[in-house]
Amino acid sequence: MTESSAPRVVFMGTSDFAVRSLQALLDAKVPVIGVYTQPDRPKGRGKKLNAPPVKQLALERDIPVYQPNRLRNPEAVQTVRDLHPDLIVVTSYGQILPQAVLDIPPLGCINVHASLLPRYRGASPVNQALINGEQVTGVTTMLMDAGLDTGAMLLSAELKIDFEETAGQLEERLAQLGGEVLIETIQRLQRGELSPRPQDNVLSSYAPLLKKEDGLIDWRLPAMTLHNRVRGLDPWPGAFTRLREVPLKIYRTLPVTLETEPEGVPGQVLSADSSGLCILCGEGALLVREAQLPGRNRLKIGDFLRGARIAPGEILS
RNA sequence: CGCGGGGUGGAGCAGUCCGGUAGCUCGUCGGGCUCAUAACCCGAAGGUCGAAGGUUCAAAUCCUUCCCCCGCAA
Repeated sequence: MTESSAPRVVFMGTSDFAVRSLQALLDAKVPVIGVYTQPDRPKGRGKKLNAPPVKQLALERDIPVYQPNRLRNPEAVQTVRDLHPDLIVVTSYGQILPQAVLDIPPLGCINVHASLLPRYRGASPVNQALINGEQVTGVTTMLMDAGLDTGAMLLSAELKIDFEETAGQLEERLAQLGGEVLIETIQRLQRGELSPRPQDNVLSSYAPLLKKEDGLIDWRLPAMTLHNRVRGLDPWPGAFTRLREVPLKIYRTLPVTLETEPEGVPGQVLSADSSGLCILCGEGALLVREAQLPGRNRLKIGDFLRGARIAPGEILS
């Protein structure tokens, strides 16, 4: 894109996912005249104030950064207006854009969302798609309206999900794809090639923000369900069970089909060796290949067992 | 000053409260057994116990400071 034809863009985003879209804009030489991101917040172990990833990239590129606590505030809205953007690009920003902001750019506000809309609207589309055992997902760009991820769709692209893929890995791939689709969306929108398609609300679903408790494993569920859950919550918030009264995080599972009906209760350890910790589920068994105790590192199961000494028969809850 | 756990041969851990020979399960190397093996038996190498200072006849262990890792919380 040339300087003269490219729209002046204000970017709004916060997470690592958003960074890839910002990066794509910069790589495509789209003039980004301002970046909005969430305020620095106390994060991590100390109480250290941490800058969002998007802010870090913006600062490197000498792009003005704005971090209003509430974009709804009239003065924050006015600040956006004063930038006179042709287009606003939003992705995982963390704040709802008020109508007053949506109305500012003549070309509208484009959102990059990590799902095939209208499915998985909301905060955790990647995790939820995996938890539900989807085999295909994707990214969608849309023209934003006042609703939550309800705007008319512009472009989308699909991605096949690997059976062992984790949310972290999938999100990384979707972020990359999102950047590409974003650029194509902007280019074709400018040429008038795109006609927004309204979402069919009947087909829509919603992926709410994940909570820590969502990670608790219920061993009475089928192994396949748990496998999808474990990878859908990896790396955050992580799936966990309890071993001898302490939380035990589990990662990297595989569902196992049992030939014979085993004796025991769900959560019982059937076998424990370097190939994995095989746990009886409501249906089938789950082979756990990585585990982590509080205060300890995440370990491959062989290493883990050397210290933890788990024998068949032990019960996880 | 958010709360808490941890750093011990290559890996994962015990030992620390109550100072006194560096331990366990593995891995590695050598040998043995075996048709064979990731199995089994015998043996060996490999450690400034995160760093610095202090207390002590003596410190992995007690005191002080610092560095790094992780769980909770977000």
